Amino acid sequence: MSTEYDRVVKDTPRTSLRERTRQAMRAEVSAVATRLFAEQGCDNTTVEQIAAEAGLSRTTFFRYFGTKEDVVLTWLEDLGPALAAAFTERPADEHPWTSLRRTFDVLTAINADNPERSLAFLRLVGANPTMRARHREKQEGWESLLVPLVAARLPSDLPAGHDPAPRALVASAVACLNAAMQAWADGDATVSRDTLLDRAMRFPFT
Amino acid sequence: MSTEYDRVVKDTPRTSLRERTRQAMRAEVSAVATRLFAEQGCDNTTVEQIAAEAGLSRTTFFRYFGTKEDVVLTWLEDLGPALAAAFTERPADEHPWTSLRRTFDVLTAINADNPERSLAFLRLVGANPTMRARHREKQEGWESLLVPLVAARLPSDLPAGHDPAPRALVASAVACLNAAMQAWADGDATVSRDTLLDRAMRFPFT
DNA sequence: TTCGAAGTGGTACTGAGTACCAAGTGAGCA
DNA sequence: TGCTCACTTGGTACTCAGTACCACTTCGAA
Repeated sequence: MSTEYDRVVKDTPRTSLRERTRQAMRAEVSAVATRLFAEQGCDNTTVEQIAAEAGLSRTTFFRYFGTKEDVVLTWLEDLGPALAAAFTERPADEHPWTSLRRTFDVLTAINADNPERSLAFLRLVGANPTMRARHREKQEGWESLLVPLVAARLPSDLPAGHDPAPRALVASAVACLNAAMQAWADGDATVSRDTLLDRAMRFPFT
Repeated sequence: MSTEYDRVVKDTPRTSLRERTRQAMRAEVSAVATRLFAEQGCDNTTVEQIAAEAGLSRTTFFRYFGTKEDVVLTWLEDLGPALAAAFTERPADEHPWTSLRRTFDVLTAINADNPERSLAFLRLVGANPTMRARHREKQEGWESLLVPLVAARLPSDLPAGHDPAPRALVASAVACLNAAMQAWADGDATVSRDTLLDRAMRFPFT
């Protein structure tokens, strides 16, 4: 008789193994697709082609990635929780805007670790409207995680969830982040990511 | 011999007539589609169905609207130039953030004129990720018109177009606008659109 | 009346994404 | 070694958005 206990005990190690191979597969397919997108454009690349080059079937491709764009966007997929964690570690009496600025250090650190990949990412997202739209959807997910944390720090006389201020604050911060990243990708690297982000987020206080 | 002069003189009145019928057709199809979307959801409504109910063919539908979502988003399609015009009319020594807040009065006025339609619009955009993505694309168009105007008012020591601040400012303002509109659509109308927008855009100065 | 430009509908196509089914694979067990 | 079962994979077929092309109609101008 199979019990919940059995399932957990026996499956946990196996699932973990499978998960590792799954992640490896995702990484490889993602690399192939990113190269193809950069070479010939997202719109001129079909899922069929990606699957063929990566050595799997179209069907299996869609088991790994929900959409064609996800194959690139998977990179920053689980950034939301990381950002939320970084935010909660900021001092409670710090201005939320400053905390958000420091929270984004997580992202700039990732970018600094893989400058070439992050540049390729930004160029792809910047060049393709569909890609940018999907990226914005992911970012809305980040925002939803941050909004309640900001709301807890922002006093309001409106009932919880009815004050637009927390969402406005978070969404604005992300908008500044995007403006800075775009400027960095478009620029000639004479100005650092951090400086650009500082400039983008400085405006409310000037 | 047909000259450029002939073409302009002769075509202008006819184009204007055609344009009027075209606008009427667009309005009617848009109304039908909006009703269907509200009744059964965007994803459960096919272009075929919209075309059938509106009395035109699928082919012609796509001659009027580039995408299925455009049939709803056409409402605010030409808002960008109106916003840009409103911004330029603000005093040059006013803080750009304040000017942007006042620029959005154009939008709240439109909403006040058609409260039921704007509410339907906001609910549709809020409920459907694809719709929201397309709407954001349109808004990026607005932003592109406003960015140079803001940049002209914002002193910068960086070469033109390389400073992320103007885009950050404009994109943040639009983000605040969206947060306020969402809060208004979600709320019980006890707080006015203008008050919500004020609260959403007040944060940088608090 | 004729001509030409523009609008319309039909057909066929590509490509993303989904549903379903059959075959392969691999670990655990007798 | 052979069996079983869960999981993965690939193939086929489908829906639907969006595009391209073609034939037909319409309507204003000469």
